[in-house]
Amino acid sequence: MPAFWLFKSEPDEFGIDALAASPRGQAPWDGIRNYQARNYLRDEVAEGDLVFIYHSACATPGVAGTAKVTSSPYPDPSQFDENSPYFDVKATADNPKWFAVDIKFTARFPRLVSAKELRKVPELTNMTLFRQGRLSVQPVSTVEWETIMAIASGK
DNA sequence: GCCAACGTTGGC
DNA sequence: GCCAACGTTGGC
Repeated sequence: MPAFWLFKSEPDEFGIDALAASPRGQAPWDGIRNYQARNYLRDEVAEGDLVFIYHSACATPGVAGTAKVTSSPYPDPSQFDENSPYFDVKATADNPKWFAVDIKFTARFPRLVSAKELRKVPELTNMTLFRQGRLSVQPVSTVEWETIMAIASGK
């Protein structure tokens, strides 16, 4: 039984379109530098899980589409790369601090489902998205997943 | 661009 | 280990 997640990104950096345009629709989800998000990514996200791609810090924040996790968690290579903005001097190969997974594009919603709209839906008022800001990897319940999928498909 | 919320850093 | 200062996120 796959678990459900919501991954936040800024569409100017790496949004649903960039994912869809990646080779085979697949790309690493890296650069996560928040401990709580890291813990989810390292300890709970698993191959086969399903993910909402959420666009933040943009004109209309909201859920843009879906992706599937196609790898187990692995040490984020950018933490070792001095030229990367995600370089972390304290991370070592023996003791990596940050993790990534690969994800594969599955769908772009016919329209972006805005956070404003979702906030009004009774089934979603307790979503982590609305209870805790600044968390770029967060769990989504089965009910929340199905509710958002139904809204995205026009029901 | 503003600014509230909140995570992180660093002096003590 | 406290907590003030600082930096970042993210909606508006």
